[in-house]
Amino acid sequence: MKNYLLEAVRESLRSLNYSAENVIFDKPKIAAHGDLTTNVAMILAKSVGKNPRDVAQAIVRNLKLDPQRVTAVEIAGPGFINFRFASVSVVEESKKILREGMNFGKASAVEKVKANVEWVSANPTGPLHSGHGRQVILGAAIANLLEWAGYDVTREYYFNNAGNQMRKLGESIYARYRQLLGEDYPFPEEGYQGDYIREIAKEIFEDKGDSLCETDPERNYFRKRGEEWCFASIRKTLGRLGVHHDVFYNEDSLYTSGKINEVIEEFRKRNLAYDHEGAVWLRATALGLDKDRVIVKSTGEPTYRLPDIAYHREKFRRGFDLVVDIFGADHIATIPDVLAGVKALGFNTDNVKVIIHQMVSFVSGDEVVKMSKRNAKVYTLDELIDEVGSDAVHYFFVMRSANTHLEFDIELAKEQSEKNPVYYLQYAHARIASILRFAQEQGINVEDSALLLSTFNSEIVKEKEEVDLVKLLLDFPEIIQNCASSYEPHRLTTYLREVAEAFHRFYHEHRVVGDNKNLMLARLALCRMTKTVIANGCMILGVSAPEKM
RNA sequence: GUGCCCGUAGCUCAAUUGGAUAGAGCAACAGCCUUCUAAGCUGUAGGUUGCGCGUUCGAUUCGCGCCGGGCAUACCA
Repeated sequence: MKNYLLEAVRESLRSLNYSAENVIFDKPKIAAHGDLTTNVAMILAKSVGKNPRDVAQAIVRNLKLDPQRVTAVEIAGPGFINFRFASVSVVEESKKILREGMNFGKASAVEKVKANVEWVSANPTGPLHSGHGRQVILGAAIANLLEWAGYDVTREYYFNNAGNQMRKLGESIYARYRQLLGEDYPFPEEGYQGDYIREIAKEIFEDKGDSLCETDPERNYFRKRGEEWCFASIRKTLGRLGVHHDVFYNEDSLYTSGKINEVIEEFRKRNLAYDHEGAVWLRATALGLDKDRVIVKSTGEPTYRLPDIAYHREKFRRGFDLVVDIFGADHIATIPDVLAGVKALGFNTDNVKVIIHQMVSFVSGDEVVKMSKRNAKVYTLDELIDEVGSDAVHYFFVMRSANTHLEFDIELAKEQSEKNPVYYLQYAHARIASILRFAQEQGINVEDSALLLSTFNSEIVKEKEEVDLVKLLLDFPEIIQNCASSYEPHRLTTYLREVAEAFHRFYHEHRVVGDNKNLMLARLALCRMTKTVIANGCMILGVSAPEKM
């Protein structure tokens, strides 16, 4: 419908010798303003030298529209041109939802753009904590959205199992191990405080007894066991949330393959790296940043910047056209250096999209849930899932814009009642399933969508609640596109809420299963279409769409 | 100090990427179950969009300056 209007308006503009480039249609906020609106007249007014309403007049006069499809064209306000659609043609269009089913909303990209989405990327030094949840969920939703929008998506997890953090992990476990043997062994400063360290130590003790007290000065074994334990924990948690990655990219491979040294040499060649006080520095000031940065410490170990730059360069070399990084706001400092570095190596960083999400705070009703890193009692993501369930975790973490601080109300998420927004959506789906079951019991075949399609008479669908619902359902593909291009999955939750609302209203006003067979079949078709949209949307968000509640 | 994010109804947040009369949920108040799921529906009330300039036909949205909150400013990641 939009394309139809776009062509018609462009045709009109061309006949007037106006530029036909900037024609954009929006859905008016207010229903009284019609189904679609365009502001071309106001955009053109200045260059044409006429007032916007006159321009609009001219455009409308030259419009050739099929009155079977568009029932009204009005000029309103400062110069908007509003269009109203014939409900029959809208309903007719909605048949594609039945035809496409679980693919409705998916873009049919001819040539797929290769995208890499990297997220979570927590090093294996402990279980995921509840604050990680936002990134876990957000990244998964964005990856799904991009896929639906037609990208060929690789989901990636980048990790480092060497270096400072892992050394601390090994030392921490070792200390707990010695303590387990009854010794008064000092716990390292800045060590990992969590109870899981004791657990790992205990497992090691059970396997190896006290044999490792003196034989492992580097704590290599402890580190390795710690890594295995933590990774198993992380992957298990991700699995519980239905989140999966295609590639686990080990930073270590950048060293063994010589990529790290390659990058340093590249920088040196371009006079972007120099030695100073035993360290290697990146001449970031030459790249427009405020200060130079150490990339290799005087100890010989690189700082995170160097491998990050090498890693991002590899992403481009691996052929990704779009590189999406998802970071928490606390890691924001890494970004400018890395981007500048990659750019200096000759890659187009316009194709890197960095999503930064703000921090999460947890409340339980009125009570603030404290989560200090010093404190041994971190609130793990697993505990959060135990408490509120996977669906609520998904929905709550994704329902707010990433760049606003998120308040997660555990009590609300846990509540099995109408207060909880997850249920509102799921309830609509379950309710539809129930209606379809009921119809099936009455001997109507609701499973066969081809049959439903053939018996669907779009002229029967006239009620306001029906037509409103159908119009909303037809927005779904565009919503997906918008959410994907803005990397904002929270807009999908807003939309799905509206769909659920429109359905509940329809349900309340109109009986589906009844004596009028044609009407019933049409309404059953509406139910199926609504169910499809909600299910597809939930799939993207990682929320289940239950048949029963 | 500097950089990034935020400030919208009592609370938590939206707002179609600059559009027309700023919307939802929760909380409050008043209604609706003999019928396919009341985890639902309908209505009422609630606002100087932190403050002030500016940009233009038009600003919650863009720019500048204040005020307030968060994060970051490492030879940690």
